[in-house]
Amino acid sequence: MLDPASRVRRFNRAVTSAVGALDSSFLGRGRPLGAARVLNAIGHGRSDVAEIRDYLGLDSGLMSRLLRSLEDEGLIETTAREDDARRRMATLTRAGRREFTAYEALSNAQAEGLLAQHSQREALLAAMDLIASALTRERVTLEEMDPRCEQARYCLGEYYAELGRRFSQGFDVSLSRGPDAKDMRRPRGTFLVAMSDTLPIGCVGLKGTDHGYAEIKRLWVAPAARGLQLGRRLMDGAESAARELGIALLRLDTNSALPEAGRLYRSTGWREIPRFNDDPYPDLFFEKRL
Amino acid sequence: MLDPASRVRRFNRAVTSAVGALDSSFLGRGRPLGAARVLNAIGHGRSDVAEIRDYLGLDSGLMSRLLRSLEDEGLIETTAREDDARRRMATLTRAGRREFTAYEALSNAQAEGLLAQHSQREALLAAMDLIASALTRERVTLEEMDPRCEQARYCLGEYYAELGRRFSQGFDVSLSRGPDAKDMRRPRGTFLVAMSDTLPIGCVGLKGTDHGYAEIKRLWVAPAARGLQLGRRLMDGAESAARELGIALLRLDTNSALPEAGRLYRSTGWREIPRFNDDPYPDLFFEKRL
DNA sequence: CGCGATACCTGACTAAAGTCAGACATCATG
DNA sequence: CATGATGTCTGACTTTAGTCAGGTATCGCG
Repeated sequence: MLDPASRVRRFNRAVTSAVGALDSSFLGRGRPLGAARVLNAIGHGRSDVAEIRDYLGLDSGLMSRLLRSLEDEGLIETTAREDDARRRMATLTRAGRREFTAYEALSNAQAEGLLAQHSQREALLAAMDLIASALTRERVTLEEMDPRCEQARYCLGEYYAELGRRFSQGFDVSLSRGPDAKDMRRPRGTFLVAMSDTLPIGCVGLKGTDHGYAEIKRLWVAPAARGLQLGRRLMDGAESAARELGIALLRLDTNSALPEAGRLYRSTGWREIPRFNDDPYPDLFFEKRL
Repeated sequence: MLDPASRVRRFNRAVTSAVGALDSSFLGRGRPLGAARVLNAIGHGRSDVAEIRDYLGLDSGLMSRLLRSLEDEGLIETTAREDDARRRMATLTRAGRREFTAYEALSNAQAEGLLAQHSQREALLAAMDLIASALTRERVTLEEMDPRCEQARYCLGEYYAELGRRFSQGFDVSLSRGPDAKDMRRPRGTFLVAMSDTLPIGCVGLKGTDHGYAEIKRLWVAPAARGLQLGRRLMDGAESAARELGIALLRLDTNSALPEAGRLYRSTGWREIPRFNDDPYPDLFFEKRL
């Protein structure tokens, strides 16, 4: 009654019926699921027809018919793209936006309803994050972003909060050598965010310096995404970027209160070196030649 | 990017495609999904046709046709029930059992494959248990069982393990007043197990005594099922059983290291009383008149 | 400009799932 | 034993999703 496979299968059964309930709530608006999915994809900002078709995995004939039916309902308009008149763009009309909003409300109500049943909301949400990250693992993308953008700032906030919990003396950003945002932008460096669907679940910064090396900073992986080798992927991404930028030597500092980080560095060709800065927080220093 | 509804919806999206993959793996055996689901329901021990129809939510016409197609394939046999010839029973033939086994293998392989991706198996499984319990909350049933049966023993084992973790001095069953199994069977008492799908997720014992009262023993709720008010449901069930058995006074002992239990008792009409036994573990004693 | 490639559309088709009304045998009850 | 209720079956039908083979307009390139 306890073997892992049957636990997974119990989860599958539970979730199948819950997801089925969501689907059928979408049917309540008198439109088949296929059309509703296309409408929602457009509402969520996808406008290129080929992109939607690809995202939803639809045949081009079927896609065309679904677009036609939405058009007949007066919910969308399609126009040829200016730069290539073969391709088409779909946009919501006023009525389409109303309908999309109604679907959003349904979806949110369904989500809230699911949460309302449970008194330990946060535990349930954390479990969902964990599972979503595990299931979408192969669809996690690394994206170069400005270190000041919303997603990057979210990651950094979580990172600092985690250091605060893990360091016995806490963590105060202002005491640490905060890397300047422009040092983590091309061409001096870069900043990578790991995105799972629309949620940032990890980040790493490559910070250019004037000392003949670049530094790896702010490596963070969301608790829900640990165990997926994401730290390794982020480090690989940062190293590739460094090579592209013609950087030959990398350094980083870390703390022995973060043993999993130390293990990662040691197992991927980093070599411990003496202290190379006077930041009060780190007590371990590494270097890697590319 | 962090509001609860969008976290739930991200989970939904992630899980929809994973569940879709399971479904399509079932299509690999050249049979439509509907027929495969019926075959699997029969394989899992459901034989009454009306029960299967109800479980799978099928129309009786459709159900009949699916049974016919499985029969034509030589996978099942249907017979009229002896006690009511209108109702029909379906059983697997030898070929049907082979086919069912193949589906089971597919299902297990799919489950294992999902787990294999993740290095923190136990965390992933715990998250799945939590979600499955939350989603199937309204389908949790309380069942009277023999305290010696497999499900009951599993619950008790988990219960003792938890006490061992929660009590600073640990917990040794042999030092505690182990209630005799026959005191927790009708007509002296009873033993209730909360079942979610096929997994036991909680229990409570009603133990008859010769002192003019009965005792509540072994109240346990699986960690994955906490926050669902299951403790309250179990206690309600035990009290109803006590009333049926003509028991007018209930007592229980507990420990202040289990504060959630104490809160539950106080909020449901239990009154603290002086120590009424010499068990070394409890330090709190309650009574409730029915 | 001509030509193959590309993006989308249309028509014809199929499979699966499901609905509904009525037929038929059996059951419980007065 | 007549009667209405129940469980199953059958035939006729619909909806949805999806496939496939052309058809048409447009694009990039020699």
